[in-house]
This record gives sequence, structure tokens and C-alpha cells, in this order.
Amino acid sequence: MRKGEETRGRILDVAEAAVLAKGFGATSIEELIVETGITKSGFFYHFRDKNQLAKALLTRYIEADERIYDDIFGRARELMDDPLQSFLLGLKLLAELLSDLPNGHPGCLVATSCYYERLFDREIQDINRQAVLRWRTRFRGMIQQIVEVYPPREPVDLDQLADMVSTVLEGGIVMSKALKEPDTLANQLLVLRAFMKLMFQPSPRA
Amino acid sequence: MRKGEETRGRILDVAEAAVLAKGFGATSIEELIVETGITKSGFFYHFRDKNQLAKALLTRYIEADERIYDDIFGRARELMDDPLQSFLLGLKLLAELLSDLPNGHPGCLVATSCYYERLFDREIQDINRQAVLRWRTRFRGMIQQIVEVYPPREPVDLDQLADMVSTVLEGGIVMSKALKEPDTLANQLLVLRAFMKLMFQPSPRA
DNA sequence: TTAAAACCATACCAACGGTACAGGAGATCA
DNA sequence: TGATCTCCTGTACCGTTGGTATGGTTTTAA
Repeated sequence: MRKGEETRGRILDVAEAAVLAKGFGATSIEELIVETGITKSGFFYHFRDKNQLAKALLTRYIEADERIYDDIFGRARELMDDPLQSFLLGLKLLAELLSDLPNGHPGCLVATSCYYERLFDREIQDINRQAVLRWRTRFRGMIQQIVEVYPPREPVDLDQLADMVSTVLEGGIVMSKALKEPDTLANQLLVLRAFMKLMFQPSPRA
Repeated sequence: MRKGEETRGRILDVAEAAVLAKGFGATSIEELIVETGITKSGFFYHFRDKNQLAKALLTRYIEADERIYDDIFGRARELMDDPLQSFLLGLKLLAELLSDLPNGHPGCLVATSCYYERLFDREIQDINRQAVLRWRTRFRGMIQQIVEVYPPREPVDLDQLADMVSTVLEGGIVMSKALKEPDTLANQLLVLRAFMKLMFQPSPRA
């Protein structure tokens, strides 16, 4: 039965847009079923309650997010052999992808979820935490490869340096949305790229 | 008539904690009046509706935020004459202040507000935008003074570099909350500090 | 003392999250 | 062909919430 999955996906699409635009607590099931074109009973057939919706929403978002990173940094690795150049290219490709979004980045569900601690149960909070830890692992792996070739020019913890990518992405999204300047996110990522270049690229005089 | 202001402040205290812990839409007026110890009528005496509460919350938060930055970077300026050293000291002082928060940073209302576009009117969105623009002006002023003495070692837009401070703060708060690691925010700020050092500090061989 | 400020009490409404239960259309399979 | 399962619709109901209204009372400052 494939049709159920499709309806479920449509509910999640509508819900994701609504949650990112007005918050989870302010998103009513009523508006979701109106916009999706189903009934309340139909909604509760797919999701036991609002909390299950949140969980499905978050896991789906995280999986899509991972696929994007796999794709971008996988391509960068194919195009560049040098780990530093590959990382810098990945950041550039990501910046391009982000600046090509027509209405700017719609927002990050991981970011919004961490502002709902008292609303969500431990399971959801843990899903969120694991997602951020996977980001850390991903970028630390790339940075470790860089460090093996290029020693960092300032003493820095590699986990913290890896987290910086996620930090700039999350912060950049907030800045872009608050300023209503879609470019800001991509630009902040490019500033991070310049920082990373400075951190690892050998000095021209060496 | 001072007592009114005090009650109003208490409502805002309770509301701020609630909004940061579960979102604006999920924060009920009912719980606010229970925790504040007033009646519903009392609440609506101070705030015409929930939107006015949001506006008051946000403006109060932004003003307190500005006072903190004035204080920290003002002290840093007193202690260090050199604009670069003063800036780096300010980042360090800010990191110390943030890591001294007992339960980690409670969250940024500016960040949450930008995830409520469809919930808030243009006025609130503009208050938010102006706040971020003031951050930009503040840090760009400091960076401009640095650039006059130390040329940047990578080509970079000064507005974007100034925004990086806010980006790392906002992103660091999200990371800290998602990971449930209070130190992460301060650590990310210190990584930014290392980046800034690399960007402006003359190379040791020069 | 007096008037404004700062509330309290009560009643009410529509909308929302959620529950419960009965049923029906359509595909799938024995 | 009949039975079963998936994927819904329809209806009815409950407690809570945001918000409005209205009238009254206590506290405070001039």
C-alpha cells in the first residue's frame, strides 16, 4: 500500500513548512488537515498524536540533511584529492547550493527543536543530539585528514573546529532569517571557508 | 506607581523562561498567571494581548543584551589600547561570562523570534531585524579600527566579518542546547577568537 | 481625600488537541 | 468470489486555551 506513504509525506511537508514558519506549538492539527485535504481521523491514522508527528518530522529532516552533505562533500572529494582543497571546495559547493535556494533557507528543524525542551520527550531530544553528534563526526573526519597534511596554525581542538561548521550553518540561518537577507547564510559560510584556509594553508613565505 | 512595573517585570521573567523552553505558541497565558501569582484580568491589564507580550519580551531582551555587550567590550577597551587586543580580550571575557552561566545559556529570543514569522506582525520582525543590524554595526566598528592597523590576511567583507560574531553566538547557543553541553557555546566563541587572531595578527616572520 | 493605578472575580465564546467509535472504498490475496 | 487489510471519512464529544467583556475592589501617590 503506497498511497498511505504518500499522504503521510504530504502531511509532513505541510507540517514542516508550518513549524518552521510559526513554531511547533502554534501549528494546529486543524490547519494541517485543511491544507493537506484530509480529515482529522485521517491525520490520527498516520500519527498517534502531535508528539509522533514531531518525531517523524525531525527524523525525516535529519535524513534529508545527511543525504545533502553526503552528496556535496562526496562530490568535493571526487574532484579534489587534497583533503584541504576538498574540504574548502565542499564549503563552496554548499554555499552555492544555499544561495541558490529561491526564498532563502527555510530553517532548521534541529535548531527549532532545541528550543522546545519542555515540549518534547527525551527520545526526541536524543534524536536531535545524535544528529548534531553525527555532524561533528563527519566534519572532524575531514579535518583530521587535513591535519595529517597541514598542521593547524593556531592550537585548536578538532571537535570544536568540526562543530564550527554546524555552528556557522545554524547561526547563519538565524541571521539570514532575522535580517531577511537570504545571502547572509552563504556569505557566513564563505567567511568560515576563509578562516579554514587561514588555519591550515601554509604561509606563502614558507 | 512602581508596583505595576514590578508585576509586569515578573510576568516577563516567567514568560521569557517559558518561551525559551517550549516556544511562544506553546506558552499559555494560563501558566504565566499561575506561576506569576496573578489573575487573568491582571495579565490583560499589563498586556493588551499575546502579541504585545511578545513585543515587550523581545525589546526587553534586546536592551539587556546590548547592556551586556556595552559592559564587556567597554571594559576590554579600557584594559587594552590596541584595537585587536581589545577585541580579542572582549571575546575572551564574553566566553568567560557565558561559561559561567550555571545552566548554560537560556537561549536567544532574537533567534526564536525569527522562527515565528507567520506568528508575529511586521513591527516585531522589524524590532528583531534592527537588533541584528545594531550587532553588525557594533562589531564592524571594532573591526574597522583593527583593519586600520592590521590588514586582513584574507580578502573579506567587513560587514560579513562583523556578522560572524553574532552568527557564532546564535549558532553556538543552538549547538549547546542541542548537545546539552553548556561549554560548547563558549568554546565556539574561542574558536572564533582564534580565527580572528589568524586573520589580523601579523605573521611571526614578518 | 480623591483619583488614578493596579489589580480580582466571574462569565462567556470559538478554536484546538485529543479520544472514541462506526463505517466505507479500494486494493490484495486465498 | 469472498475475506482481509490498508487507508481513510463522519460524527460526536471533552477539557483547555486565547481572548473579550463587565463590574468591582484594593492600593498608591498627589
